[in-house]
Amino acid sequence: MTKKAITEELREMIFAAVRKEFPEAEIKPEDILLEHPASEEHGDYATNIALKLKANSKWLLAQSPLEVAERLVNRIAEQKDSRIKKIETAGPGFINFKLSPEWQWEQVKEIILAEENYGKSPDKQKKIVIELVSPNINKPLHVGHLRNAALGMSLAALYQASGWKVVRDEINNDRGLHIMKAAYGYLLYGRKNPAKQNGWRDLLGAWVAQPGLWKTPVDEGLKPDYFVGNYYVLGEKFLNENIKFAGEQLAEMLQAWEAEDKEIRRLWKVLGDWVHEGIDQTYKRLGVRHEKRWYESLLYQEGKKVILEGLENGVFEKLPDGAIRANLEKYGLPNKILIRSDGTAIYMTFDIALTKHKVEEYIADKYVWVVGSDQIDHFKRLFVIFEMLGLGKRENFFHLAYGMVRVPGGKMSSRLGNVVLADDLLDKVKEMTIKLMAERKIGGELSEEEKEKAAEAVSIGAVKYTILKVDPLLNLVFDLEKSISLEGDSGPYLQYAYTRAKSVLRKSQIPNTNSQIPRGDISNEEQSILRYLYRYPEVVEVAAKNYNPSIICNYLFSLAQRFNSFYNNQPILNPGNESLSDRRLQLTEATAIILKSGLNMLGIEAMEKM
RNA sequence: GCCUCCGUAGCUUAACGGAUAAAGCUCUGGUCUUCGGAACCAGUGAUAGAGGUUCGAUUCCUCUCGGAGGCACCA
Repeated sequence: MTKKAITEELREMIFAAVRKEFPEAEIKPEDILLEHPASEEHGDYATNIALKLKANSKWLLAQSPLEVAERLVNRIAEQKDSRIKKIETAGPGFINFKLSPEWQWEQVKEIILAEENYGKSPDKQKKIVIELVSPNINKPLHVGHLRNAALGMSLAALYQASGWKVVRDEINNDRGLHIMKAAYGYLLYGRKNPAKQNGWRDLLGAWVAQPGLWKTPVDEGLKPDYFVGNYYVLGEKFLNENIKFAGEQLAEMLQAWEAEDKEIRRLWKVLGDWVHEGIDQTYKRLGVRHEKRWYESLLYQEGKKVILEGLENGVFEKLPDGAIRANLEKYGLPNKILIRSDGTAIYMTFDIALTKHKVEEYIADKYVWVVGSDQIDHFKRLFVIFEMLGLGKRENFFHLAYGMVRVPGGKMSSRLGNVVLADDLLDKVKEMTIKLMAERKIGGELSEEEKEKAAEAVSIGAVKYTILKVDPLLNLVFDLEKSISLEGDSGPYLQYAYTRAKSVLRKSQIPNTNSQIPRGDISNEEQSILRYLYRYPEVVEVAAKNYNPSIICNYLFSLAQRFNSFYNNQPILNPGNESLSDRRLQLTEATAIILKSGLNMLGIEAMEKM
């Protein structure tokens, strides 16, 4: 797709018309808003430029917006363009464009020729680094991570399609008290034959001498991250019941870990490997990939140097007790301590170091962090401090904040035991799917293996779509029965529309894309698909620019609705006329291509059979 | 106390300051001698409240009410 987008050309035509008719106007082509009118009788594109000009220009006092619009329409019409069938003014002063059906049919042919490349922009010579998921290495992923993964991977796909080079990265939170809790829990409760002692050093010594005395994920038949997660919960519980004793034990453990004590590091490694193994299985299921993994354990001590340099350069201030602080008042943000009075670093210090590594290793045009909305202020301050240090520009950093995921009871917490784990949710939805398939006798001609694959793809599609179709910032309540839909505005609805289209195409001759597309009376159903297909590239572009996959969801659902309506009311294979069948098959094929491509943007599989 | 985000139909959501506020679920009724019924068609039903800016406000501003998150020398 090296050709200019139709929107860009329309914008230029309108801009030229404004320059000619109203030389005094101070506008740029980007100021011209083009939209698809909600009502089809208002054409394919509309602009409110006449209303805007009228509102912003004193010298237009004597004219009504409609008169302004009419003068512009005449100017636009002078630039004869065969792609536009009709330009007219309407309502208070809109200018509506109706595209020619010939041009729209040409787009159908282009879609079929380009196949999966349709909607993809040429290389923009730009790079984006997207941080996503970033798990704690002491327990399995929960539904919050699921939202993170779905958003992050979709964003990556959207930017890739928009011509950007994409680097996905994650930070593994693999050190700290939460990790020690899992380790302590394992030492205390993971033993095959319970021991009497509960001092961490004795237990650890026994484990090092004979690790075989302790259970493994294989012994328990558990996914390894679930296995470790259980001990984390037990460790936390023990801590709550023995605050003083266990608190001291954990503090000692952490100190030993930081002192690189060989024994504790060995246990840490074993447990960490198990969690990674389990999380990687979930990643695979969800299609999550990273090009770069950072480890907090390797970088956590860095950052102090940068802060001290900042202090020397007068960027930060030293408090009477010795703590170092960033004064953020002029940015309208609360001040932030960066180094404690005892000289130790805090999380922000580490995050600055990590970000420095990131921008040094990956020189990019944009850096995005997919992290929950509870961290909004953290990132605001991180970006400002980073800029204060002269390490980067704020406008190149973006925190894609997503709302909290909660369960009907309220906020999820391991303490309340109401955490919904990612794999558990997917498994439950899969059960629902399998039940539905059996009840409705769907997929009768599929083998057991194919049915299983379809159920997995459908349940993942259902969950991802549920997450992605709403604005990222909104909080999400996950109620299994209510939230996850397999019908209507849902992932499976889109997958099904694709499968049906492919099924029809399989039963036909392959449409001859080189032939002239037969014209004649075009039904309303065909028309409504036709005037939707060519919009796909601009939808991808807009969704990427706004960091918002829900724009893709809305578009695809609308397209699938139109296709289903067409499918139900118009015979495709046997309309009683061969050339009519050809035309409808081409429309079907173009729709299938776009549905598949769009589903890919959402990380949802489109299947030939389901 | 201070800051940020969110309040649209019974429920879950759409609508870049614009044209008749759009869907899905639910409920009610209908569609199949055809290409896959996870489908299609129809009906009921909404901008939290009060002001303001604007030719025009779900959208912007102010206040009130309701919900969520943040504001540590926590991570």
